Amino acid sequence: MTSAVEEQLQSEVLDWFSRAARDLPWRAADCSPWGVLVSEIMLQQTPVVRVLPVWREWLARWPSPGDLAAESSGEAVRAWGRLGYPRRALRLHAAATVIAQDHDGHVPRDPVELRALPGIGEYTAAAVSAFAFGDPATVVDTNVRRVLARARSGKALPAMSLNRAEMRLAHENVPADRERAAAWNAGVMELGAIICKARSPVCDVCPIRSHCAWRAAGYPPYDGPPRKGQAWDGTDRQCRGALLQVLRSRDEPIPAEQLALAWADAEQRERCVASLVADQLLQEAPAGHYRLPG
DNA sequence: AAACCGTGGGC
DNA sequence: TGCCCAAGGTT
Repeated sequence: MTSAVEEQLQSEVLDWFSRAARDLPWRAADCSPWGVLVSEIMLQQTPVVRVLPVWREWLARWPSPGDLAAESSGEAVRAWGRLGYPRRALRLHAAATVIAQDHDGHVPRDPVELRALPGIGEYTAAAVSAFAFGDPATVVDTNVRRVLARARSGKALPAMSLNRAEMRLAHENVPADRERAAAWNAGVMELGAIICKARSPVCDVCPIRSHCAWRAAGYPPYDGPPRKGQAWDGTDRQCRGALLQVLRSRDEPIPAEQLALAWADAEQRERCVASLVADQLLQEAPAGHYRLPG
């Protein structure tokens, strides 16, 4: 059931989105579902500006799931470059393989089938459903959560983890009309990305400022539990990143001694090499060499 | 279910 | 400068 307030909110977001939407290649009318899927995986925890050049390279090189599936997973990891979280490249390659083998090379439209693909969780399944096929899914990412927390709940930031009340609120706010639902999903995300930002929101130009509960309450600060930032210096993640960067830089297998140049601490280095092998991001080669997976 | 998994830019 | 955050998923 859509209330009058919700309809007003929807119209304001839709009107704003029709004017202010960024011209992103995965939003082009001729972008394939595969192109949308690749963008969604790349955009997980990764800013748009960093994704753009890599996405273009991937779509030019592998225009269909079958094209990527025909490559080695190592090539996917190499082409992932410095986007971060390289297991995404591995899972995207695995998803392409499943799509090629079990879905006749076509990205599935059913959210349940999407959700079953490696690397695709609730958000990405809904996003592909909505953005690739125009289906009326409920897309809830960090942007949507923040916009709803502010506009509808009057809070500076959403809870630490997505809960049922939030999902219900998000679902209630999706327009019933199919076309409006698709535009709403894209529009709320866009609003969160470029207006209702986490750090410095630009409320002065927000299209829904007159309906924002957070604004009405006088912008109360975040009052939830402290958010613990992730450590970085000296962590296994930093070590793994340094090791993989060396592996990406050359086609040939790399001797273990060269990996030692990338990370001095032998114990941590060996632990991380082992974890990269276990993750199938790394492969042992003859004579104490290592390479990206073939 | 808390912890882990990369990377770089903005403030 | 250091800290926070970016279209999350998996275990």
